Amino acid sequence: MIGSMTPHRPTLIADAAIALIAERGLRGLTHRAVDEEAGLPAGSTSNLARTRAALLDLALARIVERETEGSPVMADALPDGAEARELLVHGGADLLHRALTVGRTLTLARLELALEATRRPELRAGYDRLGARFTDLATALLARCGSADAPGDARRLIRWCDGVLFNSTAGSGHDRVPTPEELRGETARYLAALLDHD
Amino acid sequence: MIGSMTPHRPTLIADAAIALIAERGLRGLTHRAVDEEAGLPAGSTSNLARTRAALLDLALARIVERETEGSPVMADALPDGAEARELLVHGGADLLHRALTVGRTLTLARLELALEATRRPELRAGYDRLGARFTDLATALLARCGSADAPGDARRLIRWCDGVLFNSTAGSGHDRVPTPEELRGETARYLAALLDHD
DNA sequence: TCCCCGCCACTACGGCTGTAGTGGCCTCTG
DNA sequence: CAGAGGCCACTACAGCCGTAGTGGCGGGGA
Repeated sequence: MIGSMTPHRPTLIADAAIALIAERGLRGLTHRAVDEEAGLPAGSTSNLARTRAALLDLALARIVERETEGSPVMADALPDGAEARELLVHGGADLLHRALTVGRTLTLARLELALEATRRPELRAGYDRLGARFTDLATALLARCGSADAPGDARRLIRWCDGVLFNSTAGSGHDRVPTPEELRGETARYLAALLDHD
Repeated sequence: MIGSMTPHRPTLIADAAIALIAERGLRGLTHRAVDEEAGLPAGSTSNLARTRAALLDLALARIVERETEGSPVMADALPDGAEARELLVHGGADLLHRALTVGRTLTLARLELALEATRRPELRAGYDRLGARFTDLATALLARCGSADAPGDARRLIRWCDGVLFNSTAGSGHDRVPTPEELRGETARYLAALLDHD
C-alpha cells in the first residue's frame, strides 16, 4: 500500500537530496546529510544509493519526474496558429514563473547538476533527456506558430529561458523575482522577435 | 622581483583554485588540492587563505580581475550611433566567443561561484560587483545606440548572454561551441530585437 | 508451513578536509 | 650589525565522507 500519504522511500530520499543540493550545494550532498534531511535513520541513503554517483542519478531522475509532471503545456494535442502562440506565451511564462517560485528548489538543483554533468558523462545523458523533452515540445509549437526555422528557434527559446532562470536565481543583481506579468511580457516580446522579424 | 615570469603566490594559487573549480567543481576545491594543482608544497594554500571562505573570495577576486582585463569593449571613450552598435555586436560576440573557448575555465568557475553565492552573502557582493561592470557598460552603449530603455535593455542583454554562456557550457545538447560567425549573427539578431522593435 | 529473498538499521574503516600551531629563513629597518 | 616581522614548509588533530559489510525482520512463493 504505497500511496501519496506515505511516499515510498526512494522518492522521499530523492526529494531530500534535491532539497539539500538546492540549499547547500553539491558539496553539502552527503549520504548522512540526506538521511537527516529525510528524517530517516542513518544508513538509509547509503543503502539505497551505494555510491555517490548513484545518489546523483537518483536526484536527477527525480528532478526530471517532478519537472515534467502536471505541466499545462505538456498536455494532449497541440493547437495551431494564434492559439499555439498563445499557449507558448502563457505556458512558457507560467513555467518560468513556477520555476522561480514554488519550483525554485528544483531549479537550483537542476542548475547545480547541469554544471556537474559537465564532468560526468552518465549525468549528461540524463540531463540531455530532460532537455530534449522541452526542446521537442518547443519545436512542435514553434512550427505551428509559423516559425521558418522551428529547431533553431526552439534552441534560441530554450537558451533564452536558461538565461532567465539562471539570471533570476544566481545572476548578479537579482533583487526580486519577476512578476507573472513581467514574465509574460518578456516572453511575448522574445517570441515576437523570433517569429515576426521581417 | 615579482614579474610576469614568476607570478606572485596569491595569483598562482588563485589561478590554480579557478582551474580546480572548473574541472572538479566546488567539491573538488580543497586547500591541499590547490597546493598540488599549483605545484606548491603542501600547506601553501592553507597559509594564504586560512579558511575556506577566504579561498573562495580569493578565487572570485581573481576571476573578476581576469574577466575584465584587456577586453577591447572596455576601452576608452564610447562612440555613438551606428558605431556604438557595431561595437556592441562585435565586442559582445567576441566576449562570448572567448568566454566559451580560451576562457571556458573562467566561465565555468564563474557559474559555479554564482550558484554558491546563492548561499553566501559575502560572495554575492563580489559577484554583483563583477556583474555591475558589464551592466553599466551595456547600459551606456545601449543608450548611445538609441535604446528607449537602456537599463531595461541592458538587463535583457545580460540575461541573454547568461543564457548563451550557461547553455553552451552546461546546457543540454550543447554538442559543439558556436562559431564566431554564429555568435555574431545571434548577437546582432538579438540586439535588433531589442532596438528595432516596432 | 517453511524457506528464501529483499529491505533495512547499524557498524567499521581508511582516507580526506578544514583549521590552527610551530619553528625556520629571509629581508628590510634602524 | 642586530633585531623584528613576515612568509613559508611542515605538522597536528578532530571531524566527516564514501563505501562496504553484517545480521535481523517480514512478506511471498513453493
